[in-house]
Amino acid sequence: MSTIPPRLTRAEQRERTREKLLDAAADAFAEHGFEGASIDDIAARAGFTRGAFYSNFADKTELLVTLCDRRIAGFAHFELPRILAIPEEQRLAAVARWLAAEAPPLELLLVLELARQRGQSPDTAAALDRVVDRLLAGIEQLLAIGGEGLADLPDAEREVRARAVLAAVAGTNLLDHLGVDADARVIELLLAGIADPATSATGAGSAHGSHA
Amino acid sequence: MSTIPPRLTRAEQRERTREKLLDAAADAFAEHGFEGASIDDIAARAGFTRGAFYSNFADKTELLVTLCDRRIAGFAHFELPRILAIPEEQRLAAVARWLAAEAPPLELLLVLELARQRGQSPDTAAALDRVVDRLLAGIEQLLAIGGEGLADLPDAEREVRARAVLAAVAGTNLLDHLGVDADARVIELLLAGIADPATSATGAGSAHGSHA
Amino acid sequence: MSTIPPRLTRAEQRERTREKLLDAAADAFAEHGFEGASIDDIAARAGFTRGAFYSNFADKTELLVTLCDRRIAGFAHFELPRILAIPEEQRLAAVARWLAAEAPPLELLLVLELARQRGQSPDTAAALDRVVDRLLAGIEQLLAIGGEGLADLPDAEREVRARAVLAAVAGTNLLDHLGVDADARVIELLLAGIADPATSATGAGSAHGSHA
Amino acid sequence: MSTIPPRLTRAEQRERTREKLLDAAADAFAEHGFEGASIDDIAARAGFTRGAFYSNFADKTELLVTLCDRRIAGFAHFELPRILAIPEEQRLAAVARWLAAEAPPLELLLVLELARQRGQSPDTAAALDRVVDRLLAGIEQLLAIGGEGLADLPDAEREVRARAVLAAVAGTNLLDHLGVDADARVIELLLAGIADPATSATGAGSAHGSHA
DNA sequence: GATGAATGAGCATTCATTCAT
DNA sequence: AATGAATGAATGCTCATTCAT
Repeated sequence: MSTIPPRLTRAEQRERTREKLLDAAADAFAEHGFEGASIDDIAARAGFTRGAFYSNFADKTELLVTLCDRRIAGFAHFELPRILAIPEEQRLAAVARWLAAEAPPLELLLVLELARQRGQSPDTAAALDRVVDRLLAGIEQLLAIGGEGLADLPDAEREVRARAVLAAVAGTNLLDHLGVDADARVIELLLAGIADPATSATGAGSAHGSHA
Repeated sequence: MSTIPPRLTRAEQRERTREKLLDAAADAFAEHGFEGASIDDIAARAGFTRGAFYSNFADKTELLVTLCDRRIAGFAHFELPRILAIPEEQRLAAVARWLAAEAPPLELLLVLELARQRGQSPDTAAALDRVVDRLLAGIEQLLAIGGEGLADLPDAEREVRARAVLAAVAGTNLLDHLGVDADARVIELLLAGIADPATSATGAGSAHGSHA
Repeated sequence: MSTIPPRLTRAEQRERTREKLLDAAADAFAEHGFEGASIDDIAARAGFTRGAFYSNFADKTELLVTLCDRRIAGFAHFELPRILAIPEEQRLAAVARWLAAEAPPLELLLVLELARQRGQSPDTAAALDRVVDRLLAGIEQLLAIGGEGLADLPDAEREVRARAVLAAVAGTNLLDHLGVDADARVIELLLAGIADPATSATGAGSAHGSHA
Repeated sequence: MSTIPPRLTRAEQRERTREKLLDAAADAFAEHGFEGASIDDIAARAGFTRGAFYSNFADKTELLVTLCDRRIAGFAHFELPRILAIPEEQRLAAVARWLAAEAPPLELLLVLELARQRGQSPDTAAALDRVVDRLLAGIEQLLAIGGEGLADLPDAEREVRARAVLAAVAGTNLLDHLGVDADARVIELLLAGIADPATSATGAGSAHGSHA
């Protein structure tokens, strides 16, 4: 009836609906897991009915893929540049603070669900690879530009350390879900070895020249 | 009248069935998650039908609880004493090797599933608390007797480090499931800071000055 | 853009589906009892699949509750006024005829099933009370306006007679299910004493002197 | 180990077990219906496990058949002779009292379950016929010897009245299960017409010459 | 685009029944 | 005769998905 042009175009409206559904899904997945979350619940959390969901996503797996993709893109396009822009001497502290944040944009348990659905479709498998690759690449960038001598490490070493950071993030994430407090001190302990260019490569437990 | 006594008594036979079902469940949960794993699949993997399952467990949640309980008991009664018996200078290496093992007895993602089912019943909630408590207590023991000066740390500090170790184990676990290689080198990097009694508490990333 | 309006609105369509399911359920319950009737069977009898059932009722018990409620409402709103409108001298005959009808709207065995499910939920218990109360209230109305001196009976006496009528209806109902013919003559014999205002209260079997 | 002869022979012991199971079944059926009662529950109520059940009955239907048979036999061999032995003038009162008893040996709802299982096997169908026939025959006997002029009624009329009595018993039974009080006064009202040889056969409600 | 009635595959769970003990 | 572990058919129910509105 009204002829007043809508504030939001069709596309914007649609995007807003998608965003609400994705946020709702993230909550539902965190609470019940991918299998345990129902589409009705997700739609209801977003303030819609299941019809809205199917207008925007082909199925639950596509929702998961989209969600993971957006989160990793958010990391690559927003978090990462922001951190890289921080002066070198405060950078590691910033990273630690970011890791300790309540809901970091990298819900790694989400990626775990993606890994479990890997067999569902080629798209899903591709999405998993994409997400993990971008994740590790982003972390490697952080380390490459990171001060304190990390820039001088050989590529292979930096790649290993990126995986270690990912493990630290993942572990922190999991602890949170287990109800165990993963505070700044815990993160600091986990990152200490990784951030020290001198941590030796000669064997476990030898981090500080203990076998001298 | 009586025939030759059977090799296995009824109770033994039953226990063997339970064990098989528990092992099968661990596999199925790792592959599809708690919600995603079907009882039919679990029973079939164990070589039984669903009836055998219900003859041994009240429901799927009880299976999960039992599984977590057994794994943590296995850790406390077998793994922990074994590691503690290792001479001090090889201990950290042994821990690292143990963490890197394919299927360490602490499937922490299992405990995550338990956390998600917490609301199911008081038993489930209690089981979660029990498991997490024993887990942290075991790790603290390890650290207390651990060489390299860790024994001298104040209790509070050791407690924080126990949580950090748990995060390291959890992260390693998750990486494995994500298809990212969490090899000995990664574990070494994660543990380096934790194992160094001197890792300072003054801020993230300050580890590099600790061995000066 | 819009096509010709449908003959039935969505709500009407839904109501029609519910009605069909309720009728099918009445048949299935009469044949196999509440526990013995399967939802698949009920849905199939109504020409639907089980999904339609769960789209309209929360569970089997709610179906039973709804069914009993509708039957008693049908009795109160349709049968009762119809009978009360009949001229006094033909009324008892009409009641008898109604009782003898193949499927009177008061399937009392249905209410028996409700009684057995009483513990299921507060709703179920409330429904049982509601149904029995309305049933007795309706019968009392019948007796109050009934001719032949019943109108002059004290309230307590009329209440007892209402219960006797209910027993007669129930008995007739059960006989039918047992394969024993409960024809008009049987009903007449059962109602004779109840309908006679003079039936004494001094002991069983004393009716024969009442018309002296 | 013990050589002392058992007080009960094997057969007696077996019979005692059967009896306990039958009584337990009667309770369970009354509470949950035939379909709703589980064999485990029945066995447990009797103080046994399901194995004892299967040592004594082929299946649940056979249990029901046996139960109905025993109850009707009990009626024919114990209740009926006892009532027939009562002096004529107190007999109807005795019948009324018997009907009002808490748990008359004729649980007609049990017979209803039998009717529902009729299709199960020829044995079941035969049992149903047997039970209903003996029931009606017993009641006819009561009426035939009954005083107050009933003895002079033609056979066909007595047969109709037997059915009416059965309906009265059934109705009373059902009322009890519905939580409606079916006291002596209710029974008296139901039996009044049946017991009066003069209740006319010309139409409903005409019991007392109302159409004169 | 969104709704919600209906579908139907899938799943947890119950339970009658069997059989080795 | 009784036990209880295991079976497997049956059933209530959930939920992803479709489609007419």
